[in-house]
Amino acid sequence: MGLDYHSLLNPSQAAAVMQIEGPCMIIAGAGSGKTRVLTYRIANLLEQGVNPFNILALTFTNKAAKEMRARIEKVVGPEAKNLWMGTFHSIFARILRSEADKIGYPRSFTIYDTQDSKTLIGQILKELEIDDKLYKPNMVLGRISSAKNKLISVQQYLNDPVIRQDDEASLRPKLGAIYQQYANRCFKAGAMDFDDLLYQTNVLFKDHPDVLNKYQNMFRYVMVDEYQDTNYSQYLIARKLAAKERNICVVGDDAQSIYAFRGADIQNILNFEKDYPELQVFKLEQNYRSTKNIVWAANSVIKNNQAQLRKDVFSDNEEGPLIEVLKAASDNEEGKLVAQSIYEDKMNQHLSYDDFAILYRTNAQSRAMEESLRKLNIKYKIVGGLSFYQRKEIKDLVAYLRLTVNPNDEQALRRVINYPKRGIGDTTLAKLISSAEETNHTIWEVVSNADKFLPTRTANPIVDFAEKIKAYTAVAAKDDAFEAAKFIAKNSGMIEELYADKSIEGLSRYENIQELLNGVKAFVEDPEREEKSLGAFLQDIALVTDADTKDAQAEGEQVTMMTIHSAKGLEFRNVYIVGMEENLFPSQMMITSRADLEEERRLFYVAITRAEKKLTLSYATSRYQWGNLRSCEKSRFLDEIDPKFVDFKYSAGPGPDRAGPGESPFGHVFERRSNLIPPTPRKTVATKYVAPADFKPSDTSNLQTGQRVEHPKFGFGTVSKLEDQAGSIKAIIQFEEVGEKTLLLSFAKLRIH
DNA sequence: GTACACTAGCTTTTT
DNA sequence: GCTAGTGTAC
Repeated sequence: MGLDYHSLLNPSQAAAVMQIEGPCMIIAGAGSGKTRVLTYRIANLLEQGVNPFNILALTFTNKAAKEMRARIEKVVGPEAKNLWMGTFHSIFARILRSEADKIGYPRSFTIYDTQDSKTLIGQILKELEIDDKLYKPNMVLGRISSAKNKLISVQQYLNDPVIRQDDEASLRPKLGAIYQQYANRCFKAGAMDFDDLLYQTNVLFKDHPDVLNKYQNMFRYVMVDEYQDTNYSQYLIARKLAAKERNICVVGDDAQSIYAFRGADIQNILNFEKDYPELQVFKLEQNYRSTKNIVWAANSVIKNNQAQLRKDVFSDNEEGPLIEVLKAASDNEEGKLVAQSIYEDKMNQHLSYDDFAILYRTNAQSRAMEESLRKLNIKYKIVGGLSFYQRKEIKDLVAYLRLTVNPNDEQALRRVINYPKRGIGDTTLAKLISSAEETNHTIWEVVSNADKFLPTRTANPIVDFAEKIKAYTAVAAKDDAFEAAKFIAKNSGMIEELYADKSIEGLSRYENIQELLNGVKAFVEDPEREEKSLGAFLQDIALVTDADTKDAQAEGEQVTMMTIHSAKGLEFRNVYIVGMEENLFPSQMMITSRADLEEERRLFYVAITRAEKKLTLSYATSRYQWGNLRSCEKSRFLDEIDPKFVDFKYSAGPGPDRAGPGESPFGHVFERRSNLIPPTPRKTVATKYVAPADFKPSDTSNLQTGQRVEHPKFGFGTVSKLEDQAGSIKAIIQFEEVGEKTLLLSFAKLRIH
């Protein structure tokens, strides 16, 4: 009972779906039904009798993979579960896990997140006594990352005269040495960073042709989504896997390439034809998503870029309303205008909050929006941003789990060796590390044999700690991830420690731990998981951002907020792009070169084309940045949209808005309509209390609750509670200026009034 | 060794 | 306005 693709798809879509054998490139404009084509193409493969195990589909986000699998399942049924579908990182992490020993890694290797990598670089800089002002960890990691993405090994890096000149010219000749040390330390710790997952896959395929051969036979059909965002490392993996059967199909849109900062090379899509001369190309140019006005506006913007493939995206939808531009006096007012607009549109047009999305360039912009939405009681969810897994307490427990699975994991060890406190301080840790260096052991080897390296008194707590971890490893070996995690959370003392903290934050930390354990439980109970070990769980969460997890528990209708980068591939009825200001969007770090500016413009193009019916852009003429009020100019991108498609809301007012030369940006802000609130001043910290010169602490041994006291730093306050804790008395005092503080009476200098 | 207060630097964007 | 990292007091 085959599907009639010609009735489901337009001619070019159908042609792409019917083409199965040989290389194929689909250039898919925004909103042109790309996912639809991919879905049906896979359905068609299955229908033609291809085994789902032989199909590999690579995406960029977990979300995209999940969504596509769900859509395929709707068409072909449960067979879809057997497809190899996922992000580059997750698919090859999985493969590396089963082949790790061939390249010298343990199967239980750890995946370092960006924070782990940065911390490690910081440590290396310290050890090598390198100035971290000149060698900023961020910058160093960026350099290492881009080397790996170009498959430049440590040896090649050190030997390449061009790289050397480059680094010397930038006065950073030690980058090669740092790269070497970094790679070394990761390897010793049995850890791979994000880039390693791709880099080491390449190493594996290069050094072990038999392994490559195995996967070439397995993945007879390879598909890559968002091909414009692949870097060299990813490109080579795809090319190698497809080398035998040459059944490779890539889908992309050069106009939506927004990950050059991560090494994505737009040339991969532009040069695809050179690798596969017999290539068939399909162009999808009809946009089904957006109104004419939105598509025209987007086209008028992207026209300003030089490096583009020719493509004419058009829409047969209604013309729709013009693109609205809102101007606000401050970031707070911008939030207010957007929130009001959302509220009005929802009411007037009977929409759901799910129909709305607010997009911004940087995560930091979400705060002002959040405040305004809350004031109008509009429910919202934030995608991305501070992930659940980045919270301290979660990282702590995860560090225990990581250490259990891979005791060599240096970053995890450092994190919990003294948490909860067990008397292993910095000096002891430093000794452990230097012993490990000198004797060429891993830190774990030194830790688990601490009595051989350190005097008994300092060694004791370390030996105890090592015993604990060994016990955890034993539990994890025989139980599933949930049982193991539960045991570890309890036995490590973390649960107890967090439970004891009765403050609001303490409570939420405790709940977060419960939440993580629930997550482990769900993982273990998921019938589709073959492997339920702790190691499998850790691998899973290392690559899952909360963009995917949060989504599942969406309660009721809510406005979605996220960065433009995370919005790629999504669509919403009404979209707000906020912060349309110079130095913010385009970002000031991006306006130095033409190529960078073009990437920002593509980003703007992506943002515009998320909207189906209505698009609103907004900017503020002043904005808080790092706690200071800064004045802002409107973005050049606003002027790049053909004015035919734009309704500049504010220009209906008392006159054109353009600030004349020399005119203060505040000049017209305050002459604006009086019902608009000028920038609300941030709460300033109460005038600083200064202790009188004659301050003499009183004897506090008989202090009572309710008494009024004075503290040399915090000023005046009232004792609200006294707690006896192991002989020392804690006083909880409500200070008038700084709020509640908990002080130890034996230390606090207090004057009773 | 620990607890706390102070400061410097920071913000692109994500797997 | 935040936070991670450093300095200081006990």
